[in-house]
Amino acid sequence: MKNRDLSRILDEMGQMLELRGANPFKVNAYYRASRIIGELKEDIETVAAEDRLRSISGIGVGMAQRISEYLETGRVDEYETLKGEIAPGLVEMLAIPGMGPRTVALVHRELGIETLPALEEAARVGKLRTLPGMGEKKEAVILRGLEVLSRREGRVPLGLVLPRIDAMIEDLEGTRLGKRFAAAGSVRRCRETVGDIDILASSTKPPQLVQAFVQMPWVERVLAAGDTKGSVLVEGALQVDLRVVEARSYGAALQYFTGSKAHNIRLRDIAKTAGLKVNEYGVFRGETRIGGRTEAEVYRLLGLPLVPPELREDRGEIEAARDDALPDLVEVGDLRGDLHVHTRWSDGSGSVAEMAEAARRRGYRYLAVTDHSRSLRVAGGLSETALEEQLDEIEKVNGRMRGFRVLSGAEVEIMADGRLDYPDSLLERLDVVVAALHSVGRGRDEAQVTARVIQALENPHVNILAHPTGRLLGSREPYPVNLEKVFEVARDRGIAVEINAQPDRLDLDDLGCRRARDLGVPLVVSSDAHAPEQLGFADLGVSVARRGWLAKGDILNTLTVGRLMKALH
DNA sequence: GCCGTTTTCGGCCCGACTGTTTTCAGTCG
Repeated sequence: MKNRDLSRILDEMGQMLELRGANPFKVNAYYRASRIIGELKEDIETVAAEDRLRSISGIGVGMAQRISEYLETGRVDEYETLKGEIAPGLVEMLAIPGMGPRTVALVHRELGIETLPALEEAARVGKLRTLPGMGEKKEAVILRGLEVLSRREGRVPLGLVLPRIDAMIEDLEGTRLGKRFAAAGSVRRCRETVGDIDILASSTKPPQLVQAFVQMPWVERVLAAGDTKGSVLVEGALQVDLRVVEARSYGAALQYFTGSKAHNIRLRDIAKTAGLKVNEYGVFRGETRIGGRTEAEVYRLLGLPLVPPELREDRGEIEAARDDALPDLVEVGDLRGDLHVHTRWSDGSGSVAEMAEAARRRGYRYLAVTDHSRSLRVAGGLSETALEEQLDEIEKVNGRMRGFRVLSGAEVEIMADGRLDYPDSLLERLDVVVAALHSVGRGRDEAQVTARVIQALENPHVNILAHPTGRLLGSREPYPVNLEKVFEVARDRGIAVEINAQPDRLDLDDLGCRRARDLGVPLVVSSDAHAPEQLGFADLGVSVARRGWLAKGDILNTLTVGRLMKALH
């Protein structure tokens, strides 16, 4: 897949053109094309080979030519030319909060600054303030920006920030200066990682609420504090923005600040065509406000049904909404069980009974206990004998529970040769066999890893493929594996692919879900819980499924246990 | 650079905040 490479090249071209002061709309066309290709479900090479590049909205003559050039020659001439003319340090400077293309061009042109250290030095000795339009404060902003940049860890997994957001909102509610509060932005869209946190509030005293916000004990630094908006950094250099509006604008503001930017641009375009204007204060015809109290009203005035936040990425949801063809997305309450959890038999912290009881409290009707197999020693993998003993315990627990079933299972290692870590004679006694790859040897290429996974899927006892790419957010790239081929085998053999809901996995991801669904692969949402309270991770998995346009019918663990077993076997 | 059942040319989302300003440019989301 060259999608990522191309996406990066076009993004860099956009940045370099921006530094050159190119037409902003042209610059935006590059950013847009970069995003579209980065999110493309298909292999760009396939699309190009079938001469379908131009059918992608946002890819015109120029972009198609550059894409073809890259696929044919491995390089884009214009990109190489730009790189030869623009110092790489200038592109890096664009990432500094407070530094935009104009400022970067200015310091380069007037002072010959081309690197981050040179920029820092010039700011420290007070050289920047000599430039037109710059002063002492701007120097401080840049020094601060440099520091933030060096501290910033990048995007944080959604699952890790959600509890912190809840706590922050609780503190804001405690001030009694606002009525309604909600997280907006990528948090509300449930993106797998978030770069900052947007909180929206309705209030009759906006400036007071902003002041209270920037004085919260968890605020490390105040970036901005106006009448209706405040920006702060909290621990870990995470930025939190608060926007405050009147109650009558709450829906419009929630819509606006939920984004995504690309989705909103499309909406405004529709509004404009209809002779309306949409902003964070409402929907307007001329000067007259015609709505904005609720989000549904905003969409309705544009002739659209309410688009679920998880879909607002300009990935076809606008068209689907227009055609009244939005998917009926799966909901957390649709799950009837969990098919991948661990107990203290391996590396979990709860007993079989404790996990089952926690599952029942969540409203589930079944739970598959899938401890690690013998080879995964670091995780306390079960020997054959231990697994047989566990089967006895599961039977006992089942004997005590009414209206709930504990399914026997195992998360079985896929060995280097593609065989599974237990003999078939043992696997066939289990209700649920989850096949998993935990490490691929150094230097394995895509063909090798793909063959290994497919070999495992050929085993007649496998029901589910766990965390299919092995990626760990922020720490491990996906294995080199051809998902397309894996999906085809899974579909043909009726094997479900897992959406692993561990906050740092979320594997499959949203785009993978959508591709799997298109190909007809059954899916499951699994918490991979290692403790009773971790069953709740499944909520995150449902968010991923929703972002992947999945309906209840696409997810097997929304079925009753009887139907589930039929579907799995 | 992209796009078009009003357009193949002339548009392209829109407002808050800051800093350096005498009315606005740059940045951000």
